[in-house]
Amino acid sequence: MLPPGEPKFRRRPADRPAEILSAALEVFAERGFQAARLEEVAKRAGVSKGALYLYFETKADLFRAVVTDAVSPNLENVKALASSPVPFEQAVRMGVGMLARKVVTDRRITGVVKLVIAESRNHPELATIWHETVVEPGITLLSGLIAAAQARGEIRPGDPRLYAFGLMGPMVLSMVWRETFEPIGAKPLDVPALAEQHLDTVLKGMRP
Amino acid sequence: MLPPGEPKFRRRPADRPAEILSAALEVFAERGFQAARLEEVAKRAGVSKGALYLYFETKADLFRAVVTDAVSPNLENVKALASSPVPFEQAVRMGVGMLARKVVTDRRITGVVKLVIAESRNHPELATIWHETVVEPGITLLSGLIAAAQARGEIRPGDPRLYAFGLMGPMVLSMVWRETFEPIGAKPLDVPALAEQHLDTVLKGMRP
DNA sequence: TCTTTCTAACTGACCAGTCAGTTATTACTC
DNA sequence: GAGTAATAACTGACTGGTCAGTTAGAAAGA
Repeated sequence: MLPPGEPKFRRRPADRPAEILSAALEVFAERGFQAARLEEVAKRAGVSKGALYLYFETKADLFRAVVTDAVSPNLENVKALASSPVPFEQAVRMGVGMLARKVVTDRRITGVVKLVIAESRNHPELATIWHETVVEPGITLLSGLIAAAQARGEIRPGDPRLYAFGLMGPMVLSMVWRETFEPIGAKPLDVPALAEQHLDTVLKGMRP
Repeated sequence: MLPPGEPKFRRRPADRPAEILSAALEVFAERGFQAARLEEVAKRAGVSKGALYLYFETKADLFRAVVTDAVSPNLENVKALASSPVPFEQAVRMGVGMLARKVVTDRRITGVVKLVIAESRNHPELATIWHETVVEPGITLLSGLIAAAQARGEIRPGDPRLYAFGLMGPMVLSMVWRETFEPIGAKPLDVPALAEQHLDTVLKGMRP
């Protein structure tokens, strides 16, 4: 009955949490928190449902781990950008360009962002984590750069924070587009091209 | 036991569907489709759970009705804008301004938009409806105006569709901000101010 | 051997959907 | 216009399926 060459299951406690998190991210991103089935997560991770409970206490606990785990790479990006001493326009182009090429096109990230939006009422602590670690530092960094450039006379007057929202908006729209409308057959969106054209337009519009 | 002055229930079949849809919109927007409880919808609509089934066949049917019902006012806005023969810049300012003042600040609409994003995998037909009736017509209208203005030499070369995304992006970001981050105590966003500054910047940047 | 990791069958709470019975409203009668 | 039958609107207790979380014991390793 059982092919004896293939072990019925492998014991790899060191790899399990990451494998489970990866499978859980897929299922949560596809279904949302409530509709996601732990049996499905276990299947994709190659374990039984019971094994999940060796590593995570509850479904909500696993969900929190998935979302908080996905914060860190973005946090790295913000930090890296903050510590690179380049002129204003170059820094903004680097930041938005990175968003377009690395973040918006990465389903694992857009999926989590969608989850944070969708479940912000049921799991506000996750929205708080993303806000405090990624969103607010990112906006603060960007609007700081803008304010400094304004002080040097390189940019027109105007609320730096609103300028930051104006720059980032189309990247958020791109995430929504890829998650919501491309799967149902909408015209695909060329995100790097959008980023480039938008940067050209807005940076020109921001000049005195 | 029962205060005889207050009738145990009122019969108002004509008003019921609208009352149920209104209550359902609230609950679905707060909890999402799966986590929403029909008992809670019934309670807020002032009826029993059984009464819901006199007007809607299933929970999914009620959900579809909520989301499709919320399309129509937006559809009206797009149509009204399409048929007003005003010059390019004025039309764009009217459109984005209307979004900022009427759409982004209306919880009933931002709530439904959030639902469409969140449930697009489980209920793709709703994403399709919104895409076909509101999103694609809106983008087509806007990029058509831009292309015409380019033909008259009023606007620099560039993909009109990407210009449209660049204009609308911050309004989508605003919806996300209000739905996701303001409830957890993030700095409130002055959406009309954002719309105005962004329009000033982008329209300036789009000029030849 | 004993411990750790894992499975598979199980349990119990929850909730969408049902339905037998109740109440309000309308229609009809005298 | 008072009484009464017929109908439409509504209630709330109930049911059956689903699924998060549990557990007894098997498999792997030391």
